[in-house]
Amino acid sequence: MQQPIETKTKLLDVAEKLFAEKGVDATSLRNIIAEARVNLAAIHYHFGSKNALIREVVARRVQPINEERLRRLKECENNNLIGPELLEGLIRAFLEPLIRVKFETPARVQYTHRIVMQLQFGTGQLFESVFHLFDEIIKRFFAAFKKALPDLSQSELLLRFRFMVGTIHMIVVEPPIKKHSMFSKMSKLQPDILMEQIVSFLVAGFCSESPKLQTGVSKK
Amino acid sequence: MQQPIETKTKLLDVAEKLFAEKGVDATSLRNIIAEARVNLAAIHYHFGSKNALIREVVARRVQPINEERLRRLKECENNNLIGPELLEGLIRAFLEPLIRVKFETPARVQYTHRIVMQLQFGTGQLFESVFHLFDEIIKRFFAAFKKALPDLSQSELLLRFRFMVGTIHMIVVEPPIKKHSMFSKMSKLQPDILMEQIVSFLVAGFCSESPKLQTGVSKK
DNA sequence: TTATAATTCAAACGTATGTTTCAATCAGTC
DNA sequence: GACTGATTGAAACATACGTTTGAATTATAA
Repeated sequence: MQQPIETKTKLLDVAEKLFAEKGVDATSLRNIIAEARVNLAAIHYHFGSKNALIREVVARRVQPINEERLRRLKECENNNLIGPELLEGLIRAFLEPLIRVKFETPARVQYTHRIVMQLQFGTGQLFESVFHLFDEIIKRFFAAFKKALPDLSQSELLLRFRFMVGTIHMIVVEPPIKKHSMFSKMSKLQPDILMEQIVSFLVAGFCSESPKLQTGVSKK
Repeated sequence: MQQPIETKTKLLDVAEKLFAEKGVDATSLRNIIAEARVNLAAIHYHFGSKNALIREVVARRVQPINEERLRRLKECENNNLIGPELLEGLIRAFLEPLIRVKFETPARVQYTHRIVMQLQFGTGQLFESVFHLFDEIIKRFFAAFKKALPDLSQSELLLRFRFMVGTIHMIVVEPPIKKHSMFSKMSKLQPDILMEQIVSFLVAGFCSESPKLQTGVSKK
């Protein structure tokens, strides 16, 4: 009757939505199969376990974005930019694939990002099995940032790179509190405007003078 | 034998630790009472429910920090600073109470922050009951930032304020992945060095020129 | 010491969870 | 049309959960 693929896709779609809305832990397999209108055993047949389902839900969205990021990174490197222009290019290469997908399919990206955040700040167990999806991206981009900002120490750059990731989190994930003005929806903003705002903020931050007391990691 | 307070405090301490390490949802009341070496009913006797316990765990840590923030904010306002100096003062008033506590009692702050993040990115249900802890702080600081940066539009400032919050998340919460260099422990850094790095990054970001295509929210 | 309240205890409540089982049904091939 | 493997179905598995109960124990004070 239904194609076999439909069940699997339907499960991924519904799981993605419920994981994000109710929380990964708070979403039971029975919640998922009820909304997907399939049998309970289908989950274990197609994925093997709840954890495997979580992994597939995330990987399905993250991989295409990261492929695009790598493509854009190589584009940057081929253009032989230097200094601030390279920096801005790198930031755009890292951000735009994400932002673009966010505005094409707002729910999906937000869902995935929210799930990743849950894993990151939750158990740490499951997160490790998802983290490898970002492994190469982080390494490659960090190396590129190093070339763009050769005067920053390793630890300084590490810190600022991390600041960037934190900033991105706040854009992609819609807040659960609607009332508060501070948490008004990002999706109301036009993507290009939002993009320019972030880039402006981050470029300035990355280029800011490093404070007097250098060194970074010293003291042991 | 034991003072009655000890049980309640012990429960808060253990719950705080386990919620952060294993995740709020993944931590059962039986996990808590086992490590706290008290009876299962003690939780409902002292707190009423698991959700009430979660709320008290968070409130215990957040309230003192926010009181200190407000104190520092008033100090700023009394000094009649303007422009960039006011901005930097505000950022410090917002950050330093948190950073200081983090380095005095690293585990505690990280735990709490991690729990808040779980609530924020999880259900959204529980988060609402915890969010009011930050309500006044956000309102007051946002108004102050507005005075420091009068040329920014409301939506621009909102965005940058949010960027700041995202940046802070990345400092306070230790990552679950130890291996990766990018996620090396923040606590290895001296607090004052870390503080200067953040301030430098954020001041520059806040002061960055606003991109060409102004307006912010338009298009409907 | 005795009355009173606060606290702890062991046990059970009902419900929900992820997973497994195995028969029933489907699709495609000879 | 019958055989084969892939998929679905209904039911049960064992376990864990948050919560409640009521008796036992402790502390407080008259």
